[in-house]
Amino acid sequence: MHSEVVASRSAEHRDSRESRNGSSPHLDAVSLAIIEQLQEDGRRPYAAIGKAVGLSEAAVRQRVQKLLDQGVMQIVAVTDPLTVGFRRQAMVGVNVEGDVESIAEALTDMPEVEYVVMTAGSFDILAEIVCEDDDHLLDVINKRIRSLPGVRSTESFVYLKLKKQTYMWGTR
Amino acid sequence: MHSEVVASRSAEHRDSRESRNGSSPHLDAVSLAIIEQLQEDGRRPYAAIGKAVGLSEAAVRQRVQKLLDQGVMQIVAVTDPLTVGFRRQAMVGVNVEGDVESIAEALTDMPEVEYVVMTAGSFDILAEIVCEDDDHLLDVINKRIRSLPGVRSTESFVYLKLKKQTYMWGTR
DNA sequence: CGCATTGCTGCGAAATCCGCAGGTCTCAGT
DNA sequence: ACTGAGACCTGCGGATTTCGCAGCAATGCG
Repeated sequence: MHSEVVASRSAEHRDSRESRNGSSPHLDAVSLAIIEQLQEDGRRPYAAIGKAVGLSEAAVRQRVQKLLDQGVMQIVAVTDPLTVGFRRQAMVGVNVEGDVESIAEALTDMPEVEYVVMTAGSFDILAEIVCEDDDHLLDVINKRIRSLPGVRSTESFVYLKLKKQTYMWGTR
Repeated sequence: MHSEVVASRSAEHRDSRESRNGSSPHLDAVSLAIIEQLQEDGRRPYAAIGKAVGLSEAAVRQRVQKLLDQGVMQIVAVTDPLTVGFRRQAMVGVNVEGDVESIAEALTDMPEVEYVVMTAGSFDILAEIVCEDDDHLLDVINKRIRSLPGVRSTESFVYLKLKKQTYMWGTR
């Protein structure tokens, strides 16, 4: 408290634990910066990241490992569905009678369903479907989803053109 | 060992141009397998991938570089929005009069908008919004989206619970 | 005050990445 | 058929990166 000589490190340290965002797990500014680096290039070397955020290579490595272990982030390859052979996609709004959660669970188990979210509004659930062609899409929606007990109705929005798809959460 | 490798290579090579999916850029089974490896772990060493798909380290490296250059895939960190401080998300359906594309363009330019897709159905556009809190969300929807000239109406679906979020395109 | 915990640094050793020089195969074009 | 261009793979050093570990400062707690 009276020692100002060694203040530089301790100051940075205090900064790191305050963390301007009040999110659930404490996620300080340095970790945020590391995530940003890895959002630009998931394979960027730890040393390069360290240089960018002001940390040693080993420290970056430990932080990244921890973020992965905690499930805060994952480093993965993401592909453009079209180039990988999935030519039909759709968002499906679902209305449910009874237990919404169990229907959501059932949707989650379908491999063609990439995205499931429970919502407030005129749909109980939104689900994104990724299929190879029209037949496949039709099959999933009509045969598999509408036939689930508890599904009252569905409405489909077939994708015409994907305009934006980013993974830049945590930035800004 | 040598002869076996050569034989399998030529066989795979013929496979590669048939490739059960008729997607735009020719994407053979080996590249598919490489992508699957990187979907499990975006930082997996090239040598390990090579062992898994039956290629040398250098060959895997060249293929990955090409896939990245072509934009077929990208290797990035993806985060859970909630843990990074974004507590409100919503899907917004938009109806447009006039040029749909230009409205989609305008949405694309907003940093809070993570996802924009033009659709067939009762909405012209679906956009996913990621915000810090309710005020922020309200601001984006009411002040910025509804005020765009050409936007006839919007309908919002606030996220209550995210059930599934995968990046496993190209597998299955 | 002593002690456990957390998080960072620094440093070798091991593993990985990278560029480059061949080699094989395919496919035009003369 | 021959040849040259192009695509793709392998193998091999050397540079770089990753990894594990020991040491150390700061924090929290009984």
